[in-house]
Amino acid sequence: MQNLNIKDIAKIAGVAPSTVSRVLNNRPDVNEDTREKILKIMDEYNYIPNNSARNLKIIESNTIGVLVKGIYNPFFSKIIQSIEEKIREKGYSMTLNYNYDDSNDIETAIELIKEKRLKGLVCLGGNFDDLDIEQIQSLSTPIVVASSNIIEKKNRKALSSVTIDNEKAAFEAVDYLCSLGHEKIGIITTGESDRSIGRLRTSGYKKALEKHCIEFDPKLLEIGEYTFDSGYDAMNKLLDKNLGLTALFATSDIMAIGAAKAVLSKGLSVPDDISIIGFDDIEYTSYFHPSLTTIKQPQEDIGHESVRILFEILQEKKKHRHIILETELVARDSCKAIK
Amino acid sequence: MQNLNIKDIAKIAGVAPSTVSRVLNNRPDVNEDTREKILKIMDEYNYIPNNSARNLKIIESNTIGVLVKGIYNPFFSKIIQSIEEKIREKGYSMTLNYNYDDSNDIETAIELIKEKRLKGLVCLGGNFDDLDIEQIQSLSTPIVVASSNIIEKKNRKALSSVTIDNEKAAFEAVDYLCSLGHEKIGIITTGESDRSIGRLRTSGYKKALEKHCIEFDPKLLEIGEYTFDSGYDAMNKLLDKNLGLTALFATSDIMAIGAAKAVLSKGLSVPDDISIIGFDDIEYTSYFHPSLTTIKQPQEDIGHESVRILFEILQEKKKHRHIILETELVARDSCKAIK
DNA sequence: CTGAAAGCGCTTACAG
DNA sequence: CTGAAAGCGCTTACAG
Repeated sequence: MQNLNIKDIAKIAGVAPSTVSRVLNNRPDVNEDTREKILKIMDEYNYIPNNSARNLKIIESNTIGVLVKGIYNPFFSKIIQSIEEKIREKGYSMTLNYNYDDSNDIETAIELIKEKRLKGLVCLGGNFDDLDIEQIQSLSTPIVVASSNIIEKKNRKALSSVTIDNEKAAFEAVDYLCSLGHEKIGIITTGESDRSIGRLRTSGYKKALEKHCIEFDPKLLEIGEYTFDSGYDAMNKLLDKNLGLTALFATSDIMAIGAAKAVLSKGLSVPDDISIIGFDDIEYTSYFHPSLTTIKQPQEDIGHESVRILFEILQEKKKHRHIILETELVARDSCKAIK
Repeated sequence: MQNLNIKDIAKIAGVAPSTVSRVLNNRPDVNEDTREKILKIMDEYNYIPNNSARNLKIIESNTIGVLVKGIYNPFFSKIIQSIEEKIREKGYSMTLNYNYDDSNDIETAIELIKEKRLKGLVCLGGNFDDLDIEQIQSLSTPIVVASSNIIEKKNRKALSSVTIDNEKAAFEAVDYLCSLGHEKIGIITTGESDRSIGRLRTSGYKKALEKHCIEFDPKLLEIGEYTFDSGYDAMNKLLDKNLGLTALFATSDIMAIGAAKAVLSKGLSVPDDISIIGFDDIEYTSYFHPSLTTIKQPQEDIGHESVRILFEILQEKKKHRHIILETELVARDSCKAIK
């Protein structure tokens, strides 16, 4: 009863292992009676094939991998759904893997490709700037990176990417706040560890201020991380400085919600006292009260486009591409014109 | 350059594959010079070992698997963290896998155990009532199920579980509402697909009403699923019935937030017009405004206890156990006494 | 400290 | 439609 393998099943059924393998893989060239008999035995003995053995032997699979950076990120969840949708539509199957924060993304990616003989891989987030181009190319398995920038020029021909223009989107957010008459605009952004995204969004903030002839005041900037309470704490710090803040740009919705809660908890109003704009458009923003104004990243498109590019490379032998999707300012109830 | 394997590396280094394997596995019995040379070659050629081959050959690993039901559930995220913490503390490593909603949980669990030669597995959610005890036992890899009930008596000796008393916890939530003077108490609960949890929580609701001599009115019950908008929609339906509702029990925080948003969107107040109590105590609830009163599931304890039991079985050869953890009503700002 | 050999559980041409 | 044989890329006793 213990850990039967394909040989055991074959013996019990009185056939060769190869025949068992054929029914396992739904091959058409098996006699129906034989198939039924083997199926029945498998069921009766609770036979479960060993995937490692299968992966080892297989030349290529029909599966596309998805490698997600960070164990818990509501922003990625809708992207994953749209990726899965598209992969199924193409008749492939998907395998979802998570990647710890401290792991080397490109190495994990290659490991996964080799282990599961993937046809292609889409990575959500992660750092793909430090890589060996030849290694990637010799793999001949296309990788597309969604929602992370590939900065290194030379790497851009070895990978594809689907991103947004972070600086421009942040610019729009802050420009919107300025156009509403705000001048004392705080920012909660992510710090050092965030290699590019936080920096780009902060830069967009500064450029928008510049456009409106508002001088950047470092006291209005607080560093947070991707959590509610870092947004909450940062907002309290900002408020305690008594700088006459009337608006806030948070570089992620999660932090924006924490910040909004800090404002509301002090008995102040959003947006009457402080206007807040977030970034991402995760589902929670529309259920928060007041509903948060934010920069919508086209989560569904990011997923769909990533898969589309992957299949272009796979099936039409196209080259790696880098596309930038449009964001959109979604005006809800957390921002208000002043004066 | 393409897909080097251990033999290639061995050839390049002028050693036997077994020696390469030894350095790969950090075995002490390798000459330092040899080790360095091989390491350098691996690095230079970007050698990445194939895990399938490794898993196939290995007798047993030092890794504990975690199998999570459903791709995105904020309730599980803190549990996962606490599981990981505990596993690391024990000196084991963890592998995290997600399971689609429509998959057979026990089958996926066994597949995973076999494929990765796991030492143990903890499952978060899922249905483990329909299983072959002998199969599980012959596996001799302990499985502990967290946050799902094992109902079938006979299965309870083949698996461990860590749960809460759903009926009692729901009873307390509604009893609290009653003690605040509420009589017209709506409920948004999960439907058919939810095999046990929704039913138990609904039953707790009914028992609390009974205790307070309030007759159960089916018009006050709406079915939702585990999403914001189903909570939102269900609350609107309830409100539109004009039943004089003064309070609501939602069987998950996600639905409670959706419901609260529906109330607030109508210009009504939580808790002045409608009191709301949720279930789970996910992080969102304290950042919603007003902060939501809810039933706290001890997420950290669920994780820690699951791993503790697993290691008791693994290292002390103890038997499978079923423990029920205490929940706690966390009174925040969404409930109010009336009259 | 190192190598040769067997084998983990499958799949895949090949032959019949 | 079915079987015998080779081999995927590793690890692990065993021998030296």
